[in-house]
Amino acid sequence: MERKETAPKSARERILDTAGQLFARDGFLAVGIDLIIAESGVAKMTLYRHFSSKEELIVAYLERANLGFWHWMDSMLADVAGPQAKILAMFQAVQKVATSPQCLGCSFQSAALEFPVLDHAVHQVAIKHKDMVLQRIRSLASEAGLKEPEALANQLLLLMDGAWTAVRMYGPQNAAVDLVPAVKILLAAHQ
Amino acid sequence: MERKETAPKSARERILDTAGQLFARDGFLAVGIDLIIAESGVAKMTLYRHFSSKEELIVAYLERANLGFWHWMDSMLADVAGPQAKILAMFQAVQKVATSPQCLGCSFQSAALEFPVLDHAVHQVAIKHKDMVLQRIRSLASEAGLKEPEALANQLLLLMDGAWTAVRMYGPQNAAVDLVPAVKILLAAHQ
Amino acid sequence: MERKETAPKSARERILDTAGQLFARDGFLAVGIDLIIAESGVAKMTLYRHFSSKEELIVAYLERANLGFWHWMDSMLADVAGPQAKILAMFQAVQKVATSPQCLGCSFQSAALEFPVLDHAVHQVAIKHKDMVLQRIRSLASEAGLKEPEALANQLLLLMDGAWTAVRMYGPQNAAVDLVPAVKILLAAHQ
Amino acid sequence: MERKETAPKSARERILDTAGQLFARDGFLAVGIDLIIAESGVAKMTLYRHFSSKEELIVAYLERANLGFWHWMDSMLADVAGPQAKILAMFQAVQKVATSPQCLGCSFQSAALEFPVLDHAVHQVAIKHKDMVLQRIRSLASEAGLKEPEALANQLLLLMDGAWTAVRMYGPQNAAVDLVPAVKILLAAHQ
DNA sequence: ACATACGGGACGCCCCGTTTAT
DNA sequence: ATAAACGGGGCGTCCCGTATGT
Repeated sequence: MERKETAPKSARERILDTAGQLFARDGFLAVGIDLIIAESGVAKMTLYRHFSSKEELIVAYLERANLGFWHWMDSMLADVAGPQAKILAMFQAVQKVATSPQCLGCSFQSAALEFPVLDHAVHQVAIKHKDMVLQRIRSLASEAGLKEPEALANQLLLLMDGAWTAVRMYGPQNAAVDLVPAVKILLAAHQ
Repeated sequence: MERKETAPKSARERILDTAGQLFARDGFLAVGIDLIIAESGVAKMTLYRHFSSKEELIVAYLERANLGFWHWMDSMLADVAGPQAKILAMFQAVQKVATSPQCLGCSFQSAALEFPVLDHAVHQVAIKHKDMVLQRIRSLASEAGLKEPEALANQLLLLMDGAWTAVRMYGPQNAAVDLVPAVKILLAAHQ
Repeated sequence: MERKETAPKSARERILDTAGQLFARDGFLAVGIDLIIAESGVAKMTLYRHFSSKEELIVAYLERANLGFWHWMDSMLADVAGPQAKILAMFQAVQKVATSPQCLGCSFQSAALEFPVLDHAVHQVAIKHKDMVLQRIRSLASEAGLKEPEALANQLLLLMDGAWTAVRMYGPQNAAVDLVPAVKILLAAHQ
Repeated sequence: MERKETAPKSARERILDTAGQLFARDGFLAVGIDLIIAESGVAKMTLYRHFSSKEELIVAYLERANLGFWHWMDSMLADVAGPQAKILAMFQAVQKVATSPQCLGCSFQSAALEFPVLDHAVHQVAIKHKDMVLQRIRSLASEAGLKEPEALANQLLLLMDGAWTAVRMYGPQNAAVDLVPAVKILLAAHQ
């Protein structure tokens, strides 16, 4: 290969990376365009050529984060056999992350909280992500022949979002340490 | 007495009321001092004589909200006999609120999310509240002789915060409709 | 008098003073709002509360400059007897200023040049000023019983604006050193 | 030859033509590089290969304009016999242009006004032009044996620049309509 | 207690002149 | 020659906390 080894990321990528880290750490409203520009070493015009507004940047970040989430989750479930085991693996992965020091919670939760109007573009992306999670759990529950798959999925979603909230509230030592047992209990109850 | 009969609330109360509604609806960062004073019909100087900064106002609001929460919760549990029934009643109350149209979620969650630094004064008030909730559930679980009361309390807290998140994410029609059954399952499993 | 001796100028005055100096020295387009507020030690909001836009600030400056011009000119002509002598005194004053080191030319010329569209608000203020000058000369010429007062006024205006241009082009050593003799010749020719 | 018949101008020429029109109409600061390349249909790189900066482009434009001025002026004076008649013809030409609808004033005046620092490269080109005009009038005045040729030349320059200013200030209907009579008077007075 | 102003600073969006990659 | 990138700056808005006036 004759490519440069530093593999210089595109400006768009650099902006999304930087903005993503800042958004995840400090929140969407608390992070200003100027900080993103300064941290990503990019010109203002460059940012605004790629994203016509801050809102659009947030949406782009969330959509990339959604892809990243599913890429990660799919990799977690790839070697797991059986739908019920997949559900369990899903929450084992969540618990592990939610109790690790680098986790900053769920950006989609933050997005929905900071942009509370339901039909706001940012809020809608957050809802879309949560809908996908819910749908995924529901599908697995159905596939596994569990009783009341919809209610079960709802309950598991409550647990997952509770875990994400706990991370943000307490840091790595939080109530999510007891997430997986709760999932097992609910799964057992819906056999 | 020469006081007006309408018992005009003190300026401090009016500020807290107005700020509270705005904070709960739009978030802490999104609501500015100017809006608060405009809505509460109070002079800026008055606000700053009662609260030396916006941060302090937020803390005061949260502490009042915490008192309100426990007042409400205690009234919900007052006529309930037995610790396990109290836990159930607690979550029945939460589910009812979390699926009602006027609910805007949990201000302590919002506070922790918008002020993510753990030792920030605002964040600490949020933690204090959640600690009280957790402690309360734990006490009731112990009192009821349930197994692993700490883990159970953690799991129930996840469910509760998941419910508050769901409100903010979806509005009144959210996954919290299936909250109480999950609580019952977890309670049964910890008998 | 018990007033403070520093007689603190109002923010509006300070802005106009600073902006005026900068505009006169560097031009209207070359001077930015940020420089004006930095130099005048004023908050941006203060500036925008007094002047709703840069354009309006320029207009305000020009209108104040017009008043200043006439205040100065009237003081120059106050003790001069007779209309023709007044014309002469007018140009003597102009020549003196136009060959002095502190003169920066005519702001109305600059305004018309930098805002060339005739019906632009800024351009109109410039025209208004020049019309007043022309009218003044014309009136004096008529009063003095000079022949073809309109043509004479036009010619004298050409000389005056030529002098202002010369200042900006060459600095204090410029063709305006020979302004007054030309005026005398034209006056003589219109006897 | 397979060249297009329209004799396509070189890129450099096209840039200078376009930039010149825009500069003359809107001013040097108000016209941006982007507009120039858009209007001239040239790539940015091309412009910057021919002119290493906007300033250099302005200088090049002014120098070409100076050549154009003298080409035009020489053609106006070619068939005129005698130095004094040449002076008169010069101002007849100026008056005619200055009262015609397509005239936009004097670019050298604009240059000196928008770049007021005397030793700025752009300002210096403007001064050079005006010096040439002054020198030319002075030579003709000397040649014609007129008295005080330097003072006369200064006075005529004031008139000429007053005329250019009047164009920009008022459009085609301006005080320059009475330019030539003033010149005649001054010439007569210096016999 | 109200109303208004103020200094300071951040922010969003945009444009400019210039350079680098392709 | 196309296109993107870059630092720097501009304008107009908003916000926070303070200081007046009165």
